[in-house]
Amino acid sequence: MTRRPHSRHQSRPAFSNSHASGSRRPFTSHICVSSTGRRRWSKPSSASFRTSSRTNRARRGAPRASLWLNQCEILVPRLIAKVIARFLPIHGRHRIPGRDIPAGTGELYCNFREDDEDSEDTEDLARTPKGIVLIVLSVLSVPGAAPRLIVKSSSVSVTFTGEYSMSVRLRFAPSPTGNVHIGNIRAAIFNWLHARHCGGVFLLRIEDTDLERSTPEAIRTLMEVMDWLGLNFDEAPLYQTSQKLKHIAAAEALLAKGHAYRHAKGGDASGGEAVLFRIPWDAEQVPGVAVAGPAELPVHPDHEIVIDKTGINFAQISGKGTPMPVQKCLAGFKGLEILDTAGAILLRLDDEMAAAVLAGTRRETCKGAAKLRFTRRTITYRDLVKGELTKPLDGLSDFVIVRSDGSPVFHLGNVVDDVTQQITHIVRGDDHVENTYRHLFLFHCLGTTAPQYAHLPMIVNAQGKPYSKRDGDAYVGDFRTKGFLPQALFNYLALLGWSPGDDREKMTRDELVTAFSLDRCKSSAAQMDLRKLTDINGQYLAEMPAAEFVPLAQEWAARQPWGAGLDAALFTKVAGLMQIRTKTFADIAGWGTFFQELPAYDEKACRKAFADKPVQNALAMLTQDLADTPADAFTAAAAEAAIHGCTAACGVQQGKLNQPLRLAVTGTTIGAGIYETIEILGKERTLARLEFAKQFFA
RNA sequence: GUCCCCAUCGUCUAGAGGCCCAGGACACCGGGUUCUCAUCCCGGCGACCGGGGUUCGAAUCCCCGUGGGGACGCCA
Repeated sequence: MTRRPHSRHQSRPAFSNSHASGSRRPFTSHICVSSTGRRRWSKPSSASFRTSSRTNRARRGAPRASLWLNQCEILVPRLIAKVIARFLPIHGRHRIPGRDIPAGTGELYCNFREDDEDSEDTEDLARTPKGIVLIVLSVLSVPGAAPRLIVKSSSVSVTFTGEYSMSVRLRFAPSPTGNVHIGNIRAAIFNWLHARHCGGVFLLRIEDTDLERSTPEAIRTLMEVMDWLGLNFDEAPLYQTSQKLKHIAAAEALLAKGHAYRHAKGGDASGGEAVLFRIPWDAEQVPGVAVAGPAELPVHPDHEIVIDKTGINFAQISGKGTPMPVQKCLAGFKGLEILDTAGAILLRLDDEMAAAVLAGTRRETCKGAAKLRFTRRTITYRDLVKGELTKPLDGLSDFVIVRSDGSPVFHLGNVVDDVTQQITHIVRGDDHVENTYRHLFLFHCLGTTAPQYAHLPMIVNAQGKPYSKRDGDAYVGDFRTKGFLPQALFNYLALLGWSPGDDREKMTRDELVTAFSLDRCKSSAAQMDLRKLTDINGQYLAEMPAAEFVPLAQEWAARQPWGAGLDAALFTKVAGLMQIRTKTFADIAGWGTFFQELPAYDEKACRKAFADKPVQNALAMLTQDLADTPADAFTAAAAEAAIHGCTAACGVQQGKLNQPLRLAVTGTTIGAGIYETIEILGKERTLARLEFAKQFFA
């Protein structure tokens, strides 16, 4: 399949840092891969960054698969990794799920060759933006082992180990309490984009467990908004309340396996017991958990330390030196030794004692402790957006999964539903990062592997603060009522915290899907900018075919005070004139001047514009000329001729007359071409307005 | 308070140690095209949070500050 011998490539040194081992000459091109300097890679055009039909043909015979790079363990220089990450998505649409690949056989993948002057099929090559040519040699699929992708770049041979892109499943899981927030819908968009990019599945889950605040009305609004933005989902929405039995069953299973326990936490008034999930004592079983080493924590001696099945309770020392009690999971304190002020060991928690404590048969207390000494363990996961994130277990506590009234808590429901819906990727706001550590344990104790996580940065308001209830424009529906197009909002929101890496901004939905990748998401908060949204909206509006624009504009016009029973032909003319000037549909409110008997006049501007005597004369003469024009010949051309006549006769430059004229007939200084405006207004209204305007003559 | 995260023009961003005395877009300002307004074109203004370190070389890597944010519920 790969038709060239590769010995040539293998003889090349790794290009990264190739300059360091060689001469000291500064870079003159952006990437230099040849140690001899014979070949250099020029910046490729985007046109060459594409799969050719030839490539597809060549691939046809072999099963195709691609690597889901985000799941890979990257064993190569970062530069190459990035290059491949950028490159692979281009072929996303040709992917077939990895599970269709027969295991146990080596599979040829594709055949991107190196760019070479003497090549006979140059269209076969695939280049990265950095100008590095990749050759994917093969994918090795071996039972019981992670599949491997063998990739050869221009100068270095690399191997990736990872999973194939099994069919990717994402979900948007809002709780239907009130209006959909702009940050939420952005998360929905990113989920959708990633699902579509991977040819995967996008699901909707309605987390309606908060019965008090969830309303059918809110659910309807949610659906409307999703529909408006084109966020179509692939399976019937899952209502979380319908899953309650499953949640409870999961809690029972955890209880049975000792991963959870009942406890009347915090002196519950009703006396009922909640179910708490326990961060597992043998945390090493959980992927991502590692021993960080010995650690020490000062504690306040006045606070008695209590160790029981709910974990450990001790007091940290505040800045003022007062005790600050905290409750932490026992798993955070493996090998715990409690020391007094003199450094003598007051209590040592060995595995045997821990087992008894966790079983609930033993409870330890300790007074006068000054220091906790223990083996710190941490849990780490690789966030697709934020990179590696780590949390020490001693910062974690056991948490409630079923309330004392028997209802499941968010953490449980959310995780169980993700298992039910076979979610592979969770894309959500970064206010959930802390939850992720807990959920990782839950997934494991529920007997499944956790999905991939991607935490998106927040969107903040114009003050740089998180959106709050006071921010009127934080709701998606508001953008609709403010006259924004769904595709413009979609486009703009996609650009908030993400960019394609080049200068493109106005992108179609398809372009966004193709270009999208989670690893290009930023990890810092983004501020919403209405002006930019407005600009993008204006671009969409301007490029819209008239046949599409007019009916939409008509809907908006109909809501105006002057909007009843508008003449369709007249409206189409006005729309034709105004479309390019329209930034949002809300601007249509200003079209009233074309449909009203008399518009509102900007009196101040009028007085100023009409101050000149020659202008007044010209306007008067023009009024007369237009009055003499037959109504059936009252065209833009006629208006133009009349205006020219007056300017010549009165010695007023046309540039000096147009603005006063516009004010006289429309009442404002902004608007469409004056000739067309006069034609659209018609003889009667034009004359009436010119008469009316005379009152502003000084 | 504890833990975690983040930091480039006013705003959204590009940036993966030399393509960068930092590029694009919005906004703003000026000029041109146009009968006016708008569009369009050209130009201008405008940023690497601070301090150390590593390096021949730092926006980029490391450390310390500072600032901002998040999480610490029988909310989701």
